Amino acid sequence: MKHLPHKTIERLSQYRRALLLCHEKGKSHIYSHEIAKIQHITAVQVRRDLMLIGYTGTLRKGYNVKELIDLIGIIIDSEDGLHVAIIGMGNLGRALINYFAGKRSKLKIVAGFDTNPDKIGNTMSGVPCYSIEDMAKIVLENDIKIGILTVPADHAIATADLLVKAGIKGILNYTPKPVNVPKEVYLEEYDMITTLEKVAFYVKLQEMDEE
Amino acid sequence: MKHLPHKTIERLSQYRRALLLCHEKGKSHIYSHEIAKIQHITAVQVRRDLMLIGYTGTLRKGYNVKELIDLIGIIIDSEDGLHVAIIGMGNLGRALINYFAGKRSKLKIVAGFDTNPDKIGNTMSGVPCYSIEDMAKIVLENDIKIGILTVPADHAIATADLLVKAGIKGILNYTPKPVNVPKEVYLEEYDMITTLEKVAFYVKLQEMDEE
DNA sequence: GTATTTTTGTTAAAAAATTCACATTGTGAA
DNA sequence: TTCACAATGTGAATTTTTTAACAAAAATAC
Ligand SMILES: NC(=O)c1ccc[n+]([C@@H]2O[C@H](COP(=O)([O-])OP(=O)(O)OC[C@H]3O[C@@H](n4cnc5c(N)ncnc54)[C@H](O)[C@@H]3O)[C@@H](O)[C@H]2O)c1
Ligand SMILES: NC(=O)c1ccc[n+]([C@@H]2O[C@H](COP(=O)([O-])OP(=O)(O)OC[C@H]3O[C@@H](n4cnc5c(N)ncnc54)[C@H](O)[C@@H]3O)[C@@H](O)[C@H]2O)c1
Repeated sequence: MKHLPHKTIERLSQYRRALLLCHEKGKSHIYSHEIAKIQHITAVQVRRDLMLIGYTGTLRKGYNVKELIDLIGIIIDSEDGLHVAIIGMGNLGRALINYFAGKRSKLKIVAGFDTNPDKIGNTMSGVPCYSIEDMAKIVLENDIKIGILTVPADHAIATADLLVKAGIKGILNYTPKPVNVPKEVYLEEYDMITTLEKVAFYVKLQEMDEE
Repeated sequence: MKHLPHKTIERLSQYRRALLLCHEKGKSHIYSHEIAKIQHITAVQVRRDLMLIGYTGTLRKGYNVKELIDLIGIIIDSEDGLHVAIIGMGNLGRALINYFAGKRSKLKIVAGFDTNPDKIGNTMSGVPCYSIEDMAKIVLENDIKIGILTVPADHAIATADLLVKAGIKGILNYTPKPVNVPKEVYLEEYDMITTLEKVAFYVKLQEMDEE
């Protein structure tokens, strides 16, 4: 397998999420068009993605749910799991910790960081909150590879720099301030307002078309 | 202007966010490569996007920040603004309301919905919380066009159906359960775990390459 | 046992998005 | 003035992503 498209990676994660639900419900096989329906895409798209990862279904029976879950895991997960930290234990940081807690996954939130002395030293949903001062040390000790940035926007850039200095390998930035990282650090930025504005644009477009 | 690419719409929103900051700082003009730097894309990409919306900069001086902000507004915003509701006033719902509060924008969160009697009747950051039972009425009365779904995953599908019945035009689904809507309703789904798994994949890839 | 249906896997085509390459031109320096 | 530079704007080329089309084969129907 040479090189998976970006979009395929995202979809594989989504397929797995859907497949896990099917598996829980006791479904042993699934057709490409069933997966497609759930994800609002086409069956060809699904088959193409699975082709790219080299998975072969059974003709007329579809794909083996369990096998496919496992294969997707082999492709996208790190074998030994991967440690994650949240920087900024405010509304969004807490919400995320809460959301992740309990999700058994190769990704584990093992630390939070904050500057607020009232938060430092406590744990939230089992995740200890450390002082930002100790970041380098904690990142090293816990082999943390990914940081989720949920500090106030004005501290985003400085905090991203700290993360890079601490040796983090990937950053997921939820603040609305784009940050800069060296090219060996993988960066993903997401702003909810952008998404909402996109929805709004297409709603407006549709209304204009109706006229 | 015939038809803007999906990606261009997202970037326009991001450009505007960056431009607003520049404007606040008193910067009157900006070059395509400056915008590009902020957004981690190429200058050609920026120029192409602006070409598509028909904006023309000044040679050697760049783009007029104020003018461009206004033009992007004309393209992506609805003239009279657009009302938004949050369904599920839990961790994430509250965090979002908090985040949006005060952002002056054409998009305004005007209502929240919940099933918890302790929450119904209160306001959060100025947004009143209504019973989900009253959704149809409130949506109509307040001309709400977009719903942000932040209910527990198991209620996502039923709640999306309610929104559609209430006459909503766009849904932004933050739950990990894909929902179904008729084709005249614009749907955008986002799962933070997918994004995190994507970051993790590329981190893993980089580590493998290093070996 | 043959035909029909249904589903996979894949090659080829199309569409969408990005980048290249470069003509154009305003600005400032020599 | 003339030259070199630095920026925009865009047609063409390239790359990426999606979709169409269809052969192959298993299951089912008759
Ligand atoms: N709330 C949302 O739904 C939402 C959505 C999208 C983006 N965001 C963005 O996410 C960020 C956080 O939002 P929030 O609502 O959680 O804000 P918040 O104010 O509730 O939380 C911020 C936290 O960061 C801590 N902090 C401050 N400075 C810090 C520093 N230098 N290092 C580490 N921690 C620091 C604060 O003590 C606080 O606990 C903001 O940038 C916001 O724009 C929020
Ligand atoms: N917390 C996060 O960071 C996060 C991130 C991504 C996605 N999500 C998803 O967002 C959703 C909400 O997460 P949360 O952490 O805010 O959960 P939460 O339990 O804190 O909040 C859910 C809220 O929805 C209300 N509710 C329950 N049933 C309802 C119904 N039928 N109609 C309306 N309201 C109802 C509850 O009373 C509660 O206030 C979940 O689906 C979760 O998976 C959360």
